[in-house]
Amino acid sequence: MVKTTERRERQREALVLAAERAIAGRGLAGLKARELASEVGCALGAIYNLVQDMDELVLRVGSRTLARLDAALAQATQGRRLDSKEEASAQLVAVAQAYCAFARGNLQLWRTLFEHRMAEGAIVPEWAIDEQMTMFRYILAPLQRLQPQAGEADLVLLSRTLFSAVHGVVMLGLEEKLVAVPQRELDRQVERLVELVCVGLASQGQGG
Amino acid sequence: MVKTTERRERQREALVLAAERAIAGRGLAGLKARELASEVGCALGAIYNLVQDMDELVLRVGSRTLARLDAALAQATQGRRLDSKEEASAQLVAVAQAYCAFARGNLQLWRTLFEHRMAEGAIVPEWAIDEQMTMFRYILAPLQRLQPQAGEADLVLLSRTLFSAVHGVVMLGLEEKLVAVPQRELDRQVERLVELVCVGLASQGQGG
DNA sequence: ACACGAACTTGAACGCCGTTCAAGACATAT
DNA sequence: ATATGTCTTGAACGGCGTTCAAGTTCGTGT
Repeated sequence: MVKTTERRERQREALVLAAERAIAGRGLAGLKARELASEVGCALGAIYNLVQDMDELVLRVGSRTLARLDAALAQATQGRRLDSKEEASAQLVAVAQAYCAFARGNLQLWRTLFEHRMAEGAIVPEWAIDEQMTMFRYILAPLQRLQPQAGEADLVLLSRTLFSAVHGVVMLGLEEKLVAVPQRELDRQVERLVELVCVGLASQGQGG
Repeated sequence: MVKTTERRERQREALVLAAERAIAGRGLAGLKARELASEVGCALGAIYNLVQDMDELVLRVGSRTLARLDAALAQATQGRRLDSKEEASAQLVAVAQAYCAFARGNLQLWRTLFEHRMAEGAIVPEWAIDEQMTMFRYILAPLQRLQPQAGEADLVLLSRTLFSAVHGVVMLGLEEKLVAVPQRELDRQVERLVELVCVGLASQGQGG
């Protein structure tokens, strides 16, 4: 029956949305199979007709989160020029602050991207890994403008380093374990870090 | 009976060591109350005479990890001078690489420091928060040498930023989710980040 | 219209988890 | 020896993700 797969598709969608709501509201630990089942209106066991296990469900939610993050970073770079090194620096700052804003506005979903670990022995599917790589894209172009003489491999490595550095500042800054860092302060930390690196690149690029 | 508290103390110590072994071997998720009980040689319920709950146990393990990390960072700075800005930069690089090496050599225990979240509603005890702050100590002095004109508050913020940035690079670099980054490469990433920031600080400090 | 077999759905049951607590074991004082 | 309070124990509890035998539904051949 052709209707079956159709309905399944719709149910799967509903399941992912319910999971997203659950995670956004109460964190990854607040995701419960029984609760999802009752919310979607299917039996507990029926979940396993829609996804293989909870890991896949979390990965699907993560995929949606990454798509929205991608859109947010795209918007932060939209309409910008890279005619000068100043503009390239400014764009890197803008991307970093967009990342920071996204993390703050989607705290639990964003955290889940990094908190989640597959069950023992399970391996992360390739499409999920590919999606993660997308994030480096937005800083590669400005970096290339800042370091035109650098090789591609070097730039890829540098973009990864810069992303990770900003990520670290945002991650520890949004940890409520340590007393919450005010929004302005975190924004300024991120801005300062990126600008220091840009200045460093410029200075190194000129001087050696 | 005076022997009781003594024996309890020894059992508690054994419990923490067993927990440390379990985490180091199979990660935070590999920590099981029943396994600990049999390993320490006490009843399952007896664990809750020694610690309030698993959270406290994880915090105690974390305390030990932080102490060893502290020692590692202390050794990285031991005998170093801060007579010049070059030496200050070099010390920051040394501390960052020591952090990197520690994380690599104590992967699961180090991860646990940041992965662990208290049970819903529970609050992190103050002593655990204080211990976390210790890590900033080792970068404050060199930073002060690099930015002698900066205020104390600014330096504290900057040290936090730099620590977080290095932490981010190490954390994502050691994530086996993405294909493992070779040791040399990660070391060079960390070194480059810290040097870029140092150069940036010097350049900003001179130029504005 | 009816029966048959395959495909799908269901929720009780499984194994595992951290945590609790009534009941038993033990030490000390009388 | 008995009574009293203290400490220890592991079966039991509630909750988790996951499974699967049993029940239901549905397209199809006659």
